[in-house]
Amino acid sequence: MTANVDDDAAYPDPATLGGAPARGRELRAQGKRTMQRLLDAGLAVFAARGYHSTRVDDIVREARTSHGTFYLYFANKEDLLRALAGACVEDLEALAASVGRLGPGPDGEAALGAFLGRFLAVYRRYGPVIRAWTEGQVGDAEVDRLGVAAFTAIGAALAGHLDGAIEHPDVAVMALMAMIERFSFVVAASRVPAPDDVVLATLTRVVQRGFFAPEA
Amino acid sequence: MTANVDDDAAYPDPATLGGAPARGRELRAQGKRTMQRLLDAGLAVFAARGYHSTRVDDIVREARTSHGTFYLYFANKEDLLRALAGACVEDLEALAASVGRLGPGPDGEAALGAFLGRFLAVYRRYGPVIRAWTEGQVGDAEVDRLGVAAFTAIGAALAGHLDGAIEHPDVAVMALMAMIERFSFVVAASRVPAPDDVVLATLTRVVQRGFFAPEA
Amino acid sequence: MTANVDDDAAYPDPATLGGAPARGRELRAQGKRTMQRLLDAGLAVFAARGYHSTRVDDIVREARTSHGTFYLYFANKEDLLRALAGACVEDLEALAASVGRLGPGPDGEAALGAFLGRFLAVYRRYGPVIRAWTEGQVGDAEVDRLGVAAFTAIGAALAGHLDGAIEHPDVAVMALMAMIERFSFVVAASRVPAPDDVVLATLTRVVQRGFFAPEA
Amino acid sequence: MTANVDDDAAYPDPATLGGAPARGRELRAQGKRTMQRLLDAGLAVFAARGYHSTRVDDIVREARTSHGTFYLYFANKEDLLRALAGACVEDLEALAASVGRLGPGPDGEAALGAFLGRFLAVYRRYGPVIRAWTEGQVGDAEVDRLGVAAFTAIGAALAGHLDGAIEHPDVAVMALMAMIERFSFVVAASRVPAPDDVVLATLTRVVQRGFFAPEA
DNA sequence: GATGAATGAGATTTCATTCAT
DNA sequence: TATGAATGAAATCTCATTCAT
Repeated sequence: MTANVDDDAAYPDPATLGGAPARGRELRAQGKRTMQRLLDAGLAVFAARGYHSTRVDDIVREARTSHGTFYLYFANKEDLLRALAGACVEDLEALAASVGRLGPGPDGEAALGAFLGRFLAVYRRYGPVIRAWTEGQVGDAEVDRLGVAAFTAIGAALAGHLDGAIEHPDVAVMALMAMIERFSFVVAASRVPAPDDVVLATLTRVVQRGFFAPEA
Repeated sequence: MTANVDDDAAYPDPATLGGAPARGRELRAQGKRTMQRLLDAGLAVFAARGYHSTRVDDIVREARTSHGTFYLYFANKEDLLRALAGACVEDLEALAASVGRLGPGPDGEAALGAFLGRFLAVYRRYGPVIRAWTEGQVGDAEVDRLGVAAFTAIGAALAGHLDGAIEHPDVAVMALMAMIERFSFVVAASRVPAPDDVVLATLTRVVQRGFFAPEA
Repeated sequence: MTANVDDDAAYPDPATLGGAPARGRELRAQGKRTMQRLLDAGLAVFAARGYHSTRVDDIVREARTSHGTFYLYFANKEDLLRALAGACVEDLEALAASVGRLGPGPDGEAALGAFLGRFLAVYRRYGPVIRAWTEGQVGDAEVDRLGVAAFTAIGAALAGHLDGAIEHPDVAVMALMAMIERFSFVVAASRVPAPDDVVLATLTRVVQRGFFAPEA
Repeated sequence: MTANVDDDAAYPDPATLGGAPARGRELRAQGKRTMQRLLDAGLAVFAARGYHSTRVDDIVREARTSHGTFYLYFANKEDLLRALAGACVEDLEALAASVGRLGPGPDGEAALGAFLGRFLAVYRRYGPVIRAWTEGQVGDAEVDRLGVAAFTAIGAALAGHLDGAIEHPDVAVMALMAMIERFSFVVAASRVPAPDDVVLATLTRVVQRGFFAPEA
């Protein structure tokens, strides 16, 4: 199973990922489409304005629907975030499962590069959701739990491969995750003036040196 | 000159750092004290609740004053952030100026450790301001400009010392800044379960390996 | 086409005359009714308390609706005034177009009397709007523009008929407009202790003498 | 006694015209100067922004003094208006007393022109006060009383000379006063694009024709 | 299923007035 | 006599949520 980063990809079954109000109802084709539009719109607007500054009004305008309709599918803005977080977590867990044989040498670096590339792809899709998590200002326990679980899974997948010379792998992994997540944000926001392959190669290089290759 | 990270330290002259309304008036001792209280309260509440979730009401309650008084010194919440950003920039520029002889070897690593320690101290004081910047959701051009300037200064100070083997130092420096900034956030939020010296030593270690020491 | 001065008359299409927020949406029957209520309420309260002293709260109370609803249709009090000004201008332009053959003699005086009567009727409906204009303290360019345009149209319609012996018809017309407007205010405020027909006849008489009839 | 329209002229004795708080105290030289400054500032700001839109803050800024000082001399903004109104009334009553022999013929017209010129001068000085009266939105009984008295005096002075052919001199006088007052406003606001002598001659001409000269 | 309309609680902001120095 | 500081009531405006059609 590979991380789903296809832009057109449908979200998982709304029956599980939809917001609270929708979970209790049967959704027909039209309903599913409307829900999709709202999820997509949420992602788009969160990306543009940030989770906090986004108003329900922005979302429904983007989705070309009405306030009434929004509350037919989600209990509130947080509920929409929760649904998106669920979808994101699926991708992140697939990503964690796909971590290859990291370690010293060209093969290890190649595996690292592949992982980082996939992470960036997920970030490009779900950046605002991840940010809302990591900035920890959402205040919803369920959302937080999802985030912690996903990041713990990835952290664990990486920790096992760290260079043995590093004394505190748990701390080092947190630094590594911090770099990956934050740098992805900067890259996704197009603030790095270099082509994607250069960016990725450079990131791979310094991560390999710092965390996986033995020192001189 | 060293970075000012003393918690009790006075802010620079309110005549330059105060909010718009205060800049037009001369302030007596009492007025300066009140302004201080508001700046301190802003920092404290931004830290606790995040910039976006903070209400002016929270700030004046923390500062034990009234709404009316707040608007005597600042045009609005953003104006207060702007004043804090100005103070933060001063610290960051002092920090940039204080970067020692980074490079391979124990001396270089010691200089790096000292720098990272000072950065963390600044972050502990001005974290919420820095986050508001880097998350780029404030929407105030002046605030953005200040942030970009400060981070560029630090980035430039670091870039000169990077290991020559790194092909794209400008990109690498962005990754480095991303790690430092974001990891400081995690540490300042006490989410890293290890004592400060261990945290700092570990961060220093992996940064030294990744960016300043030659590879095996 | 005659000036619309009927108290129960509907306003023109809200799509063009409504406030900024309403212009962006399609309005159903209920929405149009609410908007009407707000326009009527605005006119009534402006008349009773004056534009400046009117609070949005007064208007929504008069219209039996809520603050939230007000801002659904108008951006603010000024925006409501703008909408009313638009409606008023329509009446004033119709009035300008309806000016008859003014001039010396009984026929001319009759035409003048008819015009003044219609002007007074418009004033009775839109007095507060016209006052807000002429007192020039609103500070909204669009409102000012509307007022100037309307008054210029009427002034031009009158200027063509002035007695040729008057040396500076453009200045004289401004004096005439000043008298008509201001006297209408006094009359509409019921400060003239005489029946309407006497008031109108007297005004017509002195205007006829001063501006349209040849001197002895 | 002639109307006082000198711009630098002192107001009458503050002991009688000052605001409520000042009336109870002895004013020394410095106090009188401060009060002058406040009265002048009030007039200037009322003229620029209108009575209603003026804040006490505007006045004290213009007068280069403080809020505290303002309330040392006046109970509130209305009290300041009242003081100005008192001064204005003195000028208007002098004006009423100075009305010459109006009537048909060149002598009458000359007397009328002189009167109108003096009225315009008073308006130029006290325009905002007069407007506050006539717009009747101040809500202070004392101020209203003063205004009514002054205008009644002038009206009475004019009424006695009206052309006998006018059937309702009381109504006609109100129309005349309306024209004079309102046209003065337009002229004082520099909205009439003609030199002062032309403006005055034109106004005199049409008033003479309409109210004082016999018809053809 | 969908939508426009309405609401009201709460946040922001203004400003006349009082107070302490 | 003068002033900067402080206050709080009231006004403006926003927006998540509910409702009627």
